[in-house]
Amino acid sequence: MELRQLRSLIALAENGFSVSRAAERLHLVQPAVSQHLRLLEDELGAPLFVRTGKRLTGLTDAGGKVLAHARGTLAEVANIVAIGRDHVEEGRGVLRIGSTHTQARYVLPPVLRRFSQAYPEVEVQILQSTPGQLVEMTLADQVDLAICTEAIGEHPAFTTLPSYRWNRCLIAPLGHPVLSRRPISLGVLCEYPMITYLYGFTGRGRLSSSFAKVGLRPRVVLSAADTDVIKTYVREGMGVGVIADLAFQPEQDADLGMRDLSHLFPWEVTKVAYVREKYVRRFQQRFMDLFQEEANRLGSRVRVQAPGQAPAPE
Amino acid sequence: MELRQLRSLIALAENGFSVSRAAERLHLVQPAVSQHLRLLEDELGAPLFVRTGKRLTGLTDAGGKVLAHARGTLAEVANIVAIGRDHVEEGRGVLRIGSTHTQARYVLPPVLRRFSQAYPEVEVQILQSTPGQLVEMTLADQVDLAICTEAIGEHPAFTTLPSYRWNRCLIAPLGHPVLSRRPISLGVLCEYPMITYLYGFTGRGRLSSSFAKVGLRPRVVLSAADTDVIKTYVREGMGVGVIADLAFQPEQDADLGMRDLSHLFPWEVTKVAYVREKYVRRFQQRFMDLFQEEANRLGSRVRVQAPGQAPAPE
DNA sequence: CGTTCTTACGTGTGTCGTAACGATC
DNA sequence: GATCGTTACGACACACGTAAGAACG
Repeated sequence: MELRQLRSLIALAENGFSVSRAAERLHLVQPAVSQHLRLLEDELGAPLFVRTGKRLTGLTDAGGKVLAHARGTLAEVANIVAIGRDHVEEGRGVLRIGSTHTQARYVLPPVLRRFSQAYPEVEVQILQSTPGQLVEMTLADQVDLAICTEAIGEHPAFTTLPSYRWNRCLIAPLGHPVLSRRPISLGVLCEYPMITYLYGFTGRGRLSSSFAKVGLRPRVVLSAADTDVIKTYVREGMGVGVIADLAFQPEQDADLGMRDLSHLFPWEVTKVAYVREKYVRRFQQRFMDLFQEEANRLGSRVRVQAPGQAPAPE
Repeated sequence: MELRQLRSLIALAENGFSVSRAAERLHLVQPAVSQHLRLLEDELGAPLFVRTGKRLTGLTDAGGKVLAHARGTLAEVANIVAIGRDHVEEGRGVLRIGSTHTQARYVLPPVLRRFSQAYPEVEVQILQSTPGQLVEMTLADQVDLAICTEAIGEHPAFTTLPSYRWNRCLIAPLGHPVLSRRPISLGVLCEYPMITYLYGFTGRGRLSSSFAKVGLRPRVVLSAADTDVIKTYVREGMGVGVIADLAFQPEQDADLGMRDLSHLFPWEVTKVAYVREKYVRRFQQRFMDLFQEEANRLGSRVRVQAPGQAPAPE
C-alpha cells in the first residue's frame, strides 16, 4: 500500500467521485489515479467503490471505513511534516485561530500583539464563527485551535485547556435609573427592555436558563452576535445591556455605567481546544501560553475590578 | 515521504538503533535502510538521530516525536489492511485475548466454545497476565482486546465495555465452623486464617481496603494469583477462602461450602477494553457480543444464585 | 581487525504521462 | 458526440542489492 493511493482515495471522495477531477486536484493525469484506486482495491481484496457502469458513484461499506483510516493515516503524515517545518522554518507559518467575536475583539488583541512581536513571520488568521461551527472547523482542520466558551465541552477528540472564567455585567447609559437600583436582582432586570447576545453566543443559553429557573422572562428587545452592536443600541437608549464582563472597557465606555451581575448567573469558562492527535507547532504552543498568561491577568482583573467598578450612585 | 521510511525508523528504534539489525528484520539490506533514514531526515530538514561518529545511538527530540507519529501512521495503515482481510478471509485470523486467570478459567470457556463453533478457522490465543500488564499489552498491540476488572479504568486510548459485576464469596470445607456463623461480618472473617488473591489480582486491593476502612486486618496466610490454588489450600484445611463468586462451581466444588459476601465488599465491574483507534474485525466484534451475552447470563446467575446457594446450616 | 555505516553503481520494478479505445449519458 | 473511465505502451525515476570504501572500538 502506498500513501499516494490513499491520497487518491481521499481526493476521489472529496470531488464527487470523479476520477478526472481528483486527478486534476492531485496534479496527476487521470489514468494514474485510476491505477491507484485499482491497486488499492486489488491489494485489499475488497470492493471499495460502488460502480454504475465504469463510473464510480460512491463507497461501499468497506470503502467508507478505509476512507476514514486513510484520513487518519495522512493526518499522521501531516503531523510528521509539521514536526519538520517546526525546525526548518521555526518562526514561520500560519496560525489559524477559530474564535468568537467576543474573544477576537476583547481578549485576543493584547495576546496577538505580544505574539506577533515574538513571531513576526507567522501569519495569524482569525476565523470568526459561532461556537458550534468552531467545533466543526477544528475537527475538519480548518483552524489549528478554537477559543470559545460553549459547545466544545468534553468532545473526546479535543484537548481542552480551561483558560479563564467570566460572568455578565449590566451596562446602561450614565444616569439610567437601573444603575442606582440596590440590589440588582433578576426581577429588577426584567423591568427594563434588555439587549444581549443571540442564542448560541457568549453564554446566552445559560443566561436565559437563569431567568427561566425562577419563572421570569426578560424583555429582550434586541439580540445580537457581538458586544459592539449591543453597546451601540444601549447608547441609543433602546434598553439596558447584559454583556460579558470582559467586554466592558472602562476607558472607551466611560459614557456607560456598569454593574457586576456575577451574583445572578453561573460563571462561564472559556477554553482553548485543539484536536488531541495533532502535532502542536512551537509557535502554536507559544500562542496558547501567551493566551493563558493573558487569561490569568484577565481573571484577576475581572475578579478584582468587578465590585470596585460599580458606578457610584447618582 | 514514504511508508517504508517510517517502517525503517520504527525498526531502527526497536532494534537498539542498529541499522543492520533493523534491515535484517525488515528483510532488506542495510544500505537500503540507511537511505530510508537519510531521505526521511533530509525531507523533514530536522536532525532525527543522535550520532556518535557514524553510529546512530538515539533519537533527538524531534526524532522521538516523529517516531510516535510514524507509529500512528502505520497503525492506521494496519487498520486499512485489517479491513481488507475482513472481507478476503472473513472467518479466518487470530483472536488474541488478554485476560486474567479468573476470566480464562471461569468465564471464557462457554464463550469460546460458542465462538469456535461460529469461527472454527479463527485461532484463539489467550494471553494470561496481570491487569497492569494487560493494559500495556493492549496498548502495544500484543493483544486485540483485554478482559479485566482492574487497572483498565478510564484510559483515554481505550474503548471499554462494562460487562458484568461480581463480588466475593467465602469458601470453606463442608463442616467448617465459619459456614454456620450468622451473619458473616468483616469481624467474623478476621477470626479465621484467610486465603485469597495476590495484590493486583481479582479485586484484592478493594478487598483489603474494606477491612482497613473499619480498622480490621484479616490474617491472610496465603495469597495466590488464581482461584484454583486458593481452592486447593482451602481443601487442605489451611484456611477459609475469599474468592470471586463466579469462580465457585457448585458441581465441581460440592465438597466446599459457599457463603455470599456481597454485603461486605464493593461490587467489581469486569470490562472488555480495546484500543479506540483500532479497527475491530468482524469476528472480534462477534466475540465481544458473545462475551456480553455470557456476561448477562452470568450477571443474573450471580445475582439469583448467590443468596440461594448459601449452604444449609449443619 | 572486525563491526558498522557510507558511498558508488547497476539492474529491475513501477509510476506516471501520452495516446488510443470503449462505454455511458 | 462529448465526457469519463479503462487499456496499452514507453520513458524516466528510483528503490533495492552488490560491492567497495571509511570510521570506530
